[in-house]
Amino acid sequence: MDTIKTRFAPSPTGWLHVGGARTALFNYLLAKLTGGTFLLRIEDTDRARHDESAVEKIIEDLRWLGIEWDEGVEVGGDNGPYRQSERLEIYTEHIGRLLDAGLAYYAFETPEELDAMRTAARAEKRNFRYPRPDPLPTAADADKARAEDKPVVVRFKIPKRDVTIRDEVFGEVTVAAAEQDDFIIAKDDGWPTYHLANVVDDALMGVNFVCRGQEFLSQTWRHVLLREAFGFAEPKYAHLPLIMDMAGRKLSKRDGAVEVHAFRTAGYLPEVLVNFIALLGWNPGGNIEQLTMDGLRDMFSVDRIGKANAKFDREKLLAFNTDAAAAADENRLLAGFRDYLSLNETPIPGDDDSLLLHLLRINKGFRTFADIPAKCGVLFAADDAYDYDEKAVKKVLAKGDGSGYAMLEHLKAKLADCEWTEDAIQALVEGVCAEKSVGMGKVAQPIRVAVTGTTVSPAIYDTLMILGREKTLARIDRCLLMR
RNA sequence: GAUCCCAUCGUCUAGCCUGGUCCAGGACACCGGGUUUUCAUCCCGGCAACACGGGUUCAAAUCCCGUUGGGAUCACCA
Repeated sequence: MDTIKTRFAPSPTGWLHVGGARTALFNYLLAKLTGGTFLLRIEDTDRARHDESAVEKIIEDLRWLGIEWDEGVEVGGDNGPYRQSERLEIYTEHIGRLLDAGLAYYAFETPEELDAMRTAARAEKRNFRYPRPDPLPTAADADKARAEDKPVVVRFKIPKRDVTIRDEVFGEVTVAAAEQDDFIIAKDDGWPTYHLANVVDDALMGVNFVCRGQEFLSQTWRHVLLREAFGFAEPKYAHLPLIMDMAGRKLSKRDGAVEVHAFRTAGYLPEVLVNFIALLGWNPGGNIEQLTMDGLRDMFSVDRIGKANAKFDREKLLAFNTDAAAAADENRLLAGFRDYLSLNETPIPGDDDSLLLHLLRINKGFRTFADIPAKCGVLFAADDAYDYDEKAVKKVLAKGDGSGYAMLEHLKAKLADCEWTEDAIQALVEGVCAEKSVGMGKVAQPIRVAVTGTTVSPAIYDTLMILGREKTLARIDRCLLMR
């Protein structure tokens, strides 16, 4: 076949959803597989739900993920405009063509009337199918209806025959003629419905491979029929199994972040998210799991897309991120960390690369970037602005006869005239261990609790080095005063 | 409700098309143990699945039928 041209055609309603991200990714991969073209089109024909800022958000998210399009919004191309809101004349012309050819007709029911018809059908245990009037309303009827302030829509006149879709993933799927009805292609406000706009644009833009969520599979017959009516060539279809939450329900916001942007804000690496969503419904076979975008471009293939719905396992995503962060080089991590800090309010100064690099090094083993401020943020707070965790104080300092406090006093004196280098502090701490014949925990923990208020922080030498002598001593004093 | 789709460890899945190499492999999670000054990391070990019922066959996770379960669609939303 010709080179593949795919598209991602989101409706701008908010940040990019992980499901949408996967659709975009697969389309991108499909195109790249054969040196084809990947196109980005915005489907904003619904003025009511339109959210202008969402276009920016989706673009930002796609770019963050590293999914670049060759044609479409912002990058341009020969088949624009790439926003459906700017293509009204094209749709109007196409709808007119069907009307003229007797392949579509006007209808005047109000939504309430349609609702009533559906309810009635249901009451009679009948499936509702829009009853095609005979004779069909004419243009004059439409004018009259408009004059009477009645809604005017255009419905497609289906040919009433079975439609078989050849899907690259699901195989042949047939929709019987009896299951179809004359669906709306132009709304009362003159704008086309999704089905019409989508089919017209795909054809005009040369899209020859349609890859999208499975929820569209049972509606694809409309597209097939529409294309036929216009004389457009059929594209290949590949429908993707759905992404569900851990309970097997449709992935929704209530069980956590579902937006790409939320994962970005939470401190995940984009290549990890890409790797993870690629594995939702697809896999390279064998035991390979960790894949870069380049690896995906090499290994992706339609025939390895599965049919069963996938569940979005956040735990596994976290594990992926942990592994990737451990394997990534420092520059990559630095860029990611800076991005994370720019999106979040933390006490960590985001403009000092050497500090950031240092934090990255001493926090090796972190799971997401969010772990770093969680563990080190307190080191950048004011000396009197952090809280002491009651349990930590009790366990490490106050327990028994207060030996923790005694240790702290002892350490404070030594720290006061210790040379402030990692080696010196280490020697000091180890010296105290030997002197008192106790383990590291007995020495390091009292300091940690004193200077951070918690039992958790980077290695004690690293912690004290970041703090510096002055702040360390000030914090120990504050802690001692609270005894 | 109607129509269509799907079905391997708790989860993502490999294997299924081209039956035997699978008393089903990997990863995450979980459990146990170890390393580590704390947390995280890391290391070792373990638990755990072919939805059910019928066929076909010398042989079925793999092929066929049915049942059950889950999902999607039936909008002037996309």
